[in-house]
This record gives sequence, C-alpha cells and structure tokens, in this order.
Amino acid sequence: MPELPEVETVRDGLMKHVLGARIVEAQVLCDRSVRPQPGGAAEFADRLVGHTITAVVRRGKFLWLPLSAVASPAETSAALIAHLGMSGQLLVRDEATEHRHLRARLQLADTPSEAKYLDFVDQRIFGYLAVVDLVPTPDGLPGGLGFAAPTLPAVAAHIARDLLDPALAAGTPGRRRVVDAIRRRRVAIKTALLNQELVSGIGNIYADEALWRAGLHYAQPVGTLTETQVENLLAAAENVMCEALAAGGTSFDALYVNATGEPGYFERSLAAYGREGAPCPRCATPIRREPFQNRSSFFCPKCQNTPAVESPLR
DNA sequence: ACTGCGTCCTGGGGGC
DNA sequence: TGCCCCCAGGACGCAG
Repeated sequence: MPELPEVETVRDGLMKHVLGARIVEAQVLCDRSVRPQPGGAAEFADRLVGHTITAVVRRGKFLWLPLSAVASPAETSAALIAHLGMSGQLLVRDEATEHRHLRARLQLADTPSEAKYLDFVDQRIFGYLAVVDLVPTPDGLPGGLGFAAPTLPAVAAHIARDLLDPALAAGTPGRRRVVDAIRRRRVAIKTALLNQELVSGIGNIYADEALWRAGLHYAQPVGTLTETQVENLLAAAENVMCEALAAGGTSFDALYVNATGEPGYFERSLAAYGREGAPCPRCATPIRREPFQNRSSFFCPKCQNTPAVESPLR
C-alpha cells in the first residue's frame, strides 16, 4: 500500500529515469484507469504526446509530472497526475515487457537513462492517471516536493501539505497550524491522521506506527489530547516515514515496488502494523488487531492506553 | 462545516 | 478438490 515513503521512493526513481523525457506515444489499455479525464483516453494521449516531462513532484500520496510543449518549453500549465491508490505501480522499463495488470504505457525518448517505457500497472484500479491543469498555490509556495513553481493540479488543490514539506517543518508556523487544525476536530486521533485535508501522506500503516511510537490509542478523541501530544504524534509520524523512506518503503503485500520494480525493506521494522499476536517491541505484550472504521488497527494494549472519555463539560 | 458510512476493485486465502 | 465469501484500503460521494 503506497503511502508517503513509497510514493517518494517512486518519485526518486522517476527523477532518475524520466526527467526531461519526451512522450512519443501513449497507450491506454484500461479506460477506467484514466480519470478524471473529461475526454477520456483520446484526450489523455492527445495532451501527452509531444510534450516533455519537466519535473517529478509529490504532495502526500499524489504525484505529478509537469509537462512542457517542445515548441514552448517555458510553458508548464499542465501535468500528468498519478495516484497509486492501493496497488498502482509506475514502472520504468528499457523494453516493452508483459504485465498482467498493465493499464497504460507511455513510450519515451530523450530519457536520462536507457528507459524507453513508463508503464502504469494496477491490479485493483484504485489508482489513476490523467493530464490535468495546474493552478497557483494560495500561499505562493511550491506546490510539492521536487518543483520550485508555486503550482499544483487543480484536482489535488484540496490535499494538505505533508510532513516532509519544508512549509510544515517542526517548529514552523505551518506545523503549528496543522496541530491546531487537528485539535479543532471532534474525531478519533487516527481519523484525523488519515484525513488528507489536514496533513497528507499518512495511510493505515504509518498511522498505526506513529500511534504506537507516540503511545496513543487509535480511538483517543482528539479533544482529550494536549498540544504537546499532537506535536509528538506528528513528530513520530515524520520520523517513521523518514526511516521507511531510507529503507525504500514498506512492501507489505508485494503490491508496492519502486520505479524499477524492487521492493522496500521497512516491513521488517514495523512495530505494530500487521503484527497481530506478535510481541510489542517495547513491552512484549501481544499486539492486538481491532476493526476501526472499516479498516484494521494494530496496537499494543499496554503501551497505547485505552482511550480516555472526552469530558462532557468541555 | 463536519462527520460518518458506503462504494469502488481484484486476487489471495480460509472455511466448508 | 472446488467453490464461495471475506478481506485488504485510498479517496470520494452522499446523507444527516
């Protein structure tokens, strides 16, 4: 399941293999994988062919590749956006290779490596590709990591910045605003962590890991947490995602691989997620799994104390 | 404005 | 052995 560290690992691979490349041909093998594209596959291909990839940008779990026309290279008003969903893969290939779930294939020229194809493979079709317009960021800051221009895809404008964004660095006003935005909600803390409009990039795996590190129960009402507890939780989320990034991401179920098809190695470092019945690395209490909002939550029943009840007087 | 829940999708695995 | 049902979850649409 690609979350921030996995998407960032893919971005890194794409930088090495497709930056500056010109798109020669675009093949769509599954129409449903190309959305939100009003004109469908034909419009998708039409807006890609002949254009050059000028950057590889990420905000949270969203990736986009700004495009410029060969005739007017300074103009970058559109981008190829990619969301990997549950099982999406962007694979750089030197040759046209077979994939069971190949949904789209871009043929490239002038790549910085031997790469000739950018394949979008997606088993569950929760991910998508589209060519979309870029709009200015409200704050005039870069829209995401990897591109200095203050723009982002209109279709992702509602997505918050993530914890690796310099604008949200620990101790900055940006980070304080995230803490405040979280604390204003009246939801369980895990719900807030997973809300991509408050802070982006965190999915089920890293939410559980951050909560384990911070010693918080997933169902703890946000209103019962102190400012410091929320700050510490965000720091834990940032740290665990940085460590996962250094390991190339988490390949929990083999649906995640990087841009050259290799898995990540952070799964062996997970403390809670996917470890039902295994000993908590801190206190050896068996990790428990409980259903939470149609998902699974993994936690240590000893380290992550039972949620306090929100005071009715507040 | 918020919150919560259902929906999309496919392959693997467990149970009978 | 085979079949059916359930499970995984990111993002979004909708109802209240």
